[in-house]
Amino acid sequence: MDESEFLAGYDPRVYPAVAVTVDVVALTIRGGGLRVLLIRRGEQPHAGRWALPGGFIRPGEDLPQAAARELAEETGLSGLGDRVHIEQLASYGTPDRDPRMRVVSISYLAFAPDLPDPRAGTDAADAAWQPVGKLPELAFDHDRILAHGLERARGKLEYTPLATSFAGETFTISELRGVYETVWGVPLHAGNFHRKILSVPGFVESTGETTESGGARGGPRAKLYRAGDARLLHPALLRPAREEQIR
Amino acid sequence: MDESEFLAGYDPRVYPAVAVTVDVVALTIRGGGLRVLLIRRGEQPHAGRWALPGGFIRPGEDLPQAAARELAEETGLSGLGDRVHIEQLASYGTPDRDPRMRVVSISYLAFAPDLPDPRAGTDAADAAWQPVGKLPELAFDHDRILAHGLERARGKLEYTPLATSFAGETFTISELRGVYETVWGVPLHAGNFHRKILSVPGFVESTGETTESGGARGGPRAKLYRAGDARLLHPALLRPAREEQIR
DNA sequence: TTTGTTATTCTCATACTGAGATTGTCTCAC
DNA sequence: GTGAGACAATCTCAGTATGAGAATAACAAA
Repeated sequence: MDESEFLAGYDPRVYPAVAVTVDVVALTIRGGGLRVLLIRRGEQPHAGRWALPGGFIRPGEDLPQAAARELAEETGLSGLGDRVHIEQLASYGTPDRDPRMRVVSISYLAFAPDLPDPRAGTDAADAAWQPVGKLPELAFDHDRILAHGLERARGKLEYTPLATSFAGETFTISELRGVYETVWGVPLHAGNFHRKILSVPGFVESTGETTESGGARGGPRAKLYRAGDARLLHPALLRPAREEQIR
Repeated sequence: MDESEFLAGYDPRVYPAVAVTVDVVALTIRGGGLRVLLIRRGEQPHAGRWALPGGFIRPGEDLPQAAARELAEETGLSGLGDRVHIEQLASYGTPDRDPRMRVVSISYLAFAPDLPDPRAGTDAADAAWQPVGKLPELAFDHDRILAHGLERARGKLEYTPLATSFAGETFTISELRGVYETVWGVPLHAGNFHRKILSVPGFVESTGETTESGGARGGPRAKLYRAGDARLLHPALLRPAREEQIR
């Protein structure tokens, strides 16, 4: 049965309605760690549990638009458009993923620099940037969605300049290294990282400026860079190979 | 507004229904070129136009299950499970992508070895493996979905052993090189490719056999291999860098 | 038998990576 | 102030990977 035939014979009374939502995995780096934007549910099911921000798509609203709206609503911040990178992650539609009805969720992945604390939306009990890692179990299948988002983020850092989305307008090579170390969860060789970043065409460009002072615990002033015009890193910046991933 | 709150107040008479479909980009290599499985629509809209196989998800049916079902129905073949790799591609939900109603489509990408000709399903006017490239304009936004699938396929060949999904149970290094050349659309250096394939752990394993005879136009018998147990290629097999992709 | 094709293996120059060391600037504690 | 430690930036060197070309040998077809 193809799409047109189904729709021609579709009777909403025969097939139960399907709800479509967007859920957003918004990641940032804060307090030295990777954090995800979560809201605490105020109502059943899973009342009191933390969940990814998300909600029903509205008529006439495109999917990325719905994701951006949910993110803006939940952070209580507007005008994020040019500071936050957002992309589609995956869709989840297991029949019983929501106990009330059939819900298909399109998830989006967002990379944000350190933003102000979110204000809980009108409906959520709370909202916060929570450190990933020792998180409580999330509502619905949001654990799985978050895990998927984290893995995607780790991979994207390898071959795209998205790490700069976690940094401010200008940044030092060390700060950029901190992004990689935080997201990948591994320490990197400072010298080799420095060489690599500067050798990839279009990754970063120099501002000609340096930091105002040295690091908190010493060291010279670092040169400042801004994101370059590359959309792909070539050659890519590969994570240390993990044998268990390969087989 | 979060998911639960919306759903609690959701009234189907206020918001128009959303239909959820799956569409499948099934790729194979045939006649020396890359081909995609298309069906010809028998009904309006876009009657007579070629489109990706797909259809409405059924109650109680998971998304990958729906995609596999549609693929099996449209090819008229069963028991493809172990020969066809299938994975989620992306979702499309632009409000007016279907003129009749709001339709959100979850697309899936399938990699198949050379299969028998498809039989048109009960509803489609025709079904065929069509060479990608000089295709007519497809129905709906299926051009965009196909383009996305092709790009994903090209990328996946770099860091996963999926090329073996286009080959038979056993294959020669040259056949595998043919897969890469066909999907990437570039000629590869035979010697370097050979060295690379054998040096990536777990990509292929020898069967100890050779082909029955040399190639059609001469050459020695080639050793036969089967897919190995690697899930990721390390180091990856990178396409020749295309400058325009980077910026 | 000869010619051309192809599988497989080598060679060699270049590029990239991981590990470690060096140099010089800066902050902090004393 | 002075000394100790931290850190940015650069360099060295060995090991590994890649691109280009060539050599060798097995086979099909004329």
